[in-house]
Amino acid sequence: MLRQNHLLIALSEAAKKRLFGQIEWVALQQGEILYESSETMSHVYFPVDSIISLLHVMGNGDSAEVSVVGNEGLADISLFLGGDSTFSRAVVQSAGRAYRIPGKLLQDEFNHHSELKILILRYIQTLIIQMSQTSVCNRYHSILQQLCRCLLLSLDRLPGNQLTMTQKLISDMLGVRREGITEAAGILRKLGVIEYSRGHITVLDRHKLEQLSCECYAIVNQEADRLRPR
Amino acid sequence: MLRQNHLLIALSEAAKKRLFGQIEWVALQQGEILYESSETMSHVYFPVDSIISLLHVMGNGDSAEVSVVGNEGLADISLFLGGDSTFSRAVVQSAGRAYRIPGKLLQDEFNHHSELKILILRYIQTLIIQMSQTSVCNRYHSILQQLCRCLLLSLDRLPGNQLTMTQKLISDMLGVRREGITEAAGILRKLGVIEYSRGHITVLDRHKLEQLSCECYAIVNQEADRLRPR
DNA sequence: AACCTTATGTGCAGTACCGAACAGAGCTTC
DNA sequence: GAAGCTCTGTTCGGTACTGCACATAAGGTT
Repeated sequence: MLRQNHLLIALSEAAKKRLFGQIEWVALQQGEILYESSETMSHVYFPVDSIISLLHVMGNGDSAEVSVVGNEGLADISLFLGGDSTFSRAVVQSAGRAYRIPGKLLQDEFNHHSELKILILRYIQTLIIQMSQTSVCNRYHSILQQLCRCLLLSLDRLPGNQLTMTQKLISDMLGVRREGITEAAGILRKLGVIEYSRGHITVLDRHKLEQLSCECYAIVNQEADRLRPR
Repeated sequence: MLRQNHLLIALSEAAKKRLFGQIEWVALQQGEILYESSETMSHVYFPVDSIISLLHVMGNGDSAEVSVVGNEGLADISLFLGGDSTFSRAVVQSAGRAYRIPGKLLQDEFNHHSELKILILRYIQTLIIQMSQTSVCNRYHSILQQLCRCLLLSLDRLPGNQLTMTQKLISDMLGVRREGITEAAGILRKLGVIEYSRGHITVLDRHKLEQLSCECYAIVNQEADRLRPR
């Protein structure tokens, strides 16, 4: 299979044997909420060609994305940290397929086999880096820059140059007004960087998108590369 | 000893024996940089009555605090995640004492004894929650609200009602202009909530400070309580 | 076709922040 | 007690957002 989940692929044959008996291959619908915050999770998802967005939601419903999970990772790491519940909301940002494994099984594997433990701890490190970079990005960068970052992050996790996301969805992730996204997207369209209509975005000029993005995209990417399982 | 580091205190006698041979008791000066980002760390710090601030610094020097470490935690967790280097800058926000243990020793303990592992994983969970809450707070809340949150977080980690921090320092942590802090602090002074002069802040009305703060303070606190070692 | 729903575009007043420049005030040093 | 530094206070113009209101457009439904 051409595209796979990086974490699962990195496992030894022995570990795969222990886990793959109970693995499921599931389809995720866009907008589907996998976990709500403060929920206990029964399963862990390993995206293959889907994207899961971790949103931190506040009391009044305002939200912001703290990190993105694609085929380089899993949702949700809190299973391994002992808190017994998630903190963010995990929502399917882009429809696609994922593997699903019972949480209990993975927990046992994590606790008794250092192989999975090492993989997951490194992945937690990349998530933390992503979260802290996002936090600073929130503070300092314009909506246009953040939109570019967001599009690039999604693009990297999908085949092709097509994205399926409405401006409203993006605005929830970036924690800004929908109109702000309309304006920024309009600029990108005028520049010939993207084309879009009613929830379908086509990236025409990836290079220019990278130039217009803030440094945050490159940094997160570079760190993810450094920590990627080999 | 009345005030201690919560993580160290929670260890069993056996674990303490293994670690305490190489433990050091050090004084931390305000402003001291314990780790720069991308550095390998040789020691881990367990604050007792000091506060360590983890700053994410960008290319141009702009920075923002991603989390605070007091006597409930340690700096820096990246030692346990396998990335071999820190990502944020750890700077002493409030002078005081801390225990210091060689990184290698703690790594071994973490890998071979589930007791420390469980403690630290839970602590990582609280840090992640703090980071993601801070991220959303950056996006949505006013400087005044954030200032209140910041003062409360520091207050909780120190004895007494005195803080030693200049407006410039606070502005670096919140990622805003120094003048913005001057204005917000002026409002708090007018309201009789705090008194201050040249880097010395006295909190007069803690209750009102909590009311003026955003929800983020309470949420982070409540989650930290839930995950605190028992 | 007519209708409904959802997605996108536009305009406008209001606000919270920023950058820069500068003034005063309190410790420190000699 | 003068000079120098650091910390704090104030002002001003500019900007990037916000909230609200509403127009237009592009599917989907009957």
